[in-house]
Amino acid sequence: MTLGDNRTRNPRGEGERLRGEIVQAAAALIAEKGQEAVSLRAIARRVGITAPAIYAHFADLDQVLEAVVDSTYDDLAEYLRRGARGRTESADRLRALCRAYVAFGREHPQEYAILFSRPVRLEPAGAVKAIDNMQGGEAFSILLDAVRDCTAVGASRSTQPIEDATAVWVALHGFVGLRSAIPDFPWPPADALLDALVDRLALLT
Amino acid sequence: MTLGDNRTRNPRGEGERLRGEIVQAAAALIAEKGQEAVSLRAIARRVGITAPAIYAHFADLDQVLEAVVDSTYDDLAEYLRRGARGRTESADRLRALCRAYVAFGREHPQEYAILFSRPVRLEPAGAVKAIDNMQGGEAFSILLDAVRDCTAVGASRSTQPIEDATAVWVALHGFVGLRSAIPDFPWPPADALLDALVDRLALLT
DNA sequence: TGTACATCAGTGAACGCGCGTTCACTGATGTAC
DNA sequence: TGTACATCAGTGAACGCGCGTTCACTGATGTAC
Repeated sequence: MTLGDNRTRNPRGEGERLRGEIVQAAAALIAEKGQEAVSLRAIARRVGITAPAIYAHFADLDQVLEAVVDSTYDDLAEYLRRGARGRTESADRLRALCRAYVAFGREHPQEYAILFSRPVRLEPAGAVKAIDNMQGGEAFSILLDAVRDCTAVGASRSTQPIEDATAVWVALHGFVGLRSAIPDFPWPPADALLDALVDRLALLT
Repeated sequence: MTLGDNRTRNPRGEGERLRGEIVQAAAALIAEKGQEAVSLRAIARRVGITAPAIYAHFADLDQVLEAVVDSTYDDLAEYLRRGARGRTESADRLRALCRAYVAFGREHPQEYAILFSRPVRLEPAGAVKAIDNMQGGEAFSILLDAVRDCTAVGASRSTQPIEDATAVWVALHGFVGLRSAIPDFPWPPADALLDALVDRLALLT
């Protein structure tokens, strides 16, 4: 294994560092070449280790992807926070959050896609979770709080913030997904469409 | 090749029949096991032929998937037509179409997913197409006509039917996608959410 | 009416590839005595 | 203070697998003479 080999073996007790490098490498592969390009061997090549070394940190490829998803949800939440920073007026803040959400999807289409493209479970089976325990719960909570603020100051007529925040999320997700899946569609101007979605679904006044 | 072998070789001049069988087999694999399960060899096994025989009809796997997508869009359009059949009142008809769209997505999650999960083109490059020439253009047109009908009879306040039909489509797509991607989410009742999306985005009165 | 032949609808063997996973191992480094 | 040893952080070879793709081929059948 001499592949440019900038890497030096981690000192004792710090083997955990490799875990982070593996997740980063997987995320970078997804961003650059899409989910199909990710394999244990491809990750190992990128990190500068051999494939079996990954087993010390993850049981299989799927667990690596799970970690990438967690990290990407964190990135998304941070993106939303930055997008709304400095916005004090409630409706303005909500719109800024939505623009940030869509911007994240456009700027990181492959990372965004992996958040929602894990294998479809055909058996529902799993119990419904509380929002806070969910992957993506933080991002959704940011959106929900913004909708609640709008109702509190009378900027929204919403009487069911959770339902309406969900409606907004659904629309944002659809916007991001359709836009990158069908770029050939004669899309109306993005800002106008986005404003219509948010204003109407969050019942802004 | 003796795999139960119900198949008999097509008579001369009818080799084209195999084309249809290949597309059907690929669609069935997607429906049952998801997109990852599709390969030229898997398709061939299912049809009861050998893999190289596929090359007489398709240049590669991607062209087979393209044909599956076309066929699935046709199914979706048919689903919409059936869902709206007999609905004469405009708003009622639009809502029925939207319910049918969502039902298609729920009942055929893997087929629905493949419509929009083709590799993300990183270079936009392609020219924007007219709606009628697009994949999925028929399904979208059905939706658009229903929105137009609503405005014509005063059931909608929309002044921009294309933009508003697009907004509805975006929301429906997001609904289908998120629901199957995150079944654990504490979803509000599906009907109420769907009605809110349609009524608000299509500006129904 | 009979037969040679071209064509059609595939077959079957073979290739090289990247993959996940196993296994025995190595060599540096901290620690107990 | 020196040294044996355990542990840690990986390596490297090997396996079997399914895949896409190529190539020469086969055998039934319609057609020209």
